[in-house]
Amino acid sequence: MPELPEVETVVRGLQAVLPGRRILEVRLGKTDFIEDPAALETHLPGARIGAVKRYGKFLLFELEPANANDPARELALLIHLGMTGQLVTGPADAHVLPHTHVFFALDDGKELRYTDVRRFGSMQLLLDGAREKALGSLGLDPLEMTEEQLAAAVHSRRARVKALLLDQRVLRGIGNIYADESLWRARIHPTRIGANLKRDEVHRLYRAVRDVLNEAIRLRGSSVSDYVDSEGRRGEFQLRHRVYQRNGKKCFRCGATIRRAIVAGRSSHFCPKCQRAPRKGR
DNA sequence: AGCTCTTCCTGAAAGC
DNA sequence: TGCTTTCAGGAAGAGC
Repeated sequence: MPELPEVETVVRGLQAVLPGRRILEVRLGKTDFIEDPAALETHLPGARIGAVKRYGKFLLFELEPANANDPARELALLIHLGMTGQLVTGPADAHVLPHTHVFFALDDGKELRYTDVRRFGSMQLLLDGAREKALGSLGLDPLEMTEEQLAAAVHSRRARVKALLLDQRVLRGIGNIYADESLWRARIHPTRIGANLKRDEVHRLYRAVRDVLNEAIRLRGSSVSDYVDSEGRRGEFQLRHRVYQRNGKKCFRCGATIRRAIVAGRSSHFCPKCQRAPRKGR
């Protein structure tokens, strides 16, 4: 699943090839994951791609409108890869993968394609004032936040820490894999209440989140199912997972058996010995 | 406020 | 062997 490290890897790959390119043509397959398909066909042909950025798990392409006649001054394309979304560039005559639903023909003869088996992703053209509405509710960037900001966010909430890590309004970019891996590294049980975390636990969590994400970026993300980077290559961080999908196996730290439980509606993997469960009740 | 359940979607894996 | 059921999950919405 594309989370922050996977999206960051895709963004870095696209930054190397997209800025400066002009979109010549847009072809669409299934469009139920696109907010306004007609808007893409209206505004994108002729537009030039500027910066490629990441906001949490979103990719944002800054665009220069095709010409002065386009009433939109500010134009950007916002993409979320959902669970199985892929953005890959390559020759226009390359073999087309099944479930490829968007083709962007570029002015260098190449093509940028969006493939998404489950179509849990989304695509939206942001005109003028729409950016704040689309991105304004996102929380802290885990790689840019300070420890004090994390402490304030966690200590003000009585939700379980796993739910907080997954909540994009608290931290932007973390999903199930990196939530579990971070909590294991910080030795914090997923059902612990945010407000109850001790100062040194927040410190460990801060370090764990950043270390896990940075290491995952270094290994170009986790390819558990469909994830590939912008050149179609799989990542390697799945080889370094310590708890995710390792239930029944031995904890790398203490040897206890990794367990799985549903927390915050998500399967959660943890070491029952390293990550002590909070006492039940009030 | 925060929890659980449901919906979207498809393919892999487990069950029979 | 082959068909059916279950599961995975990011995000949003409903209901409690």
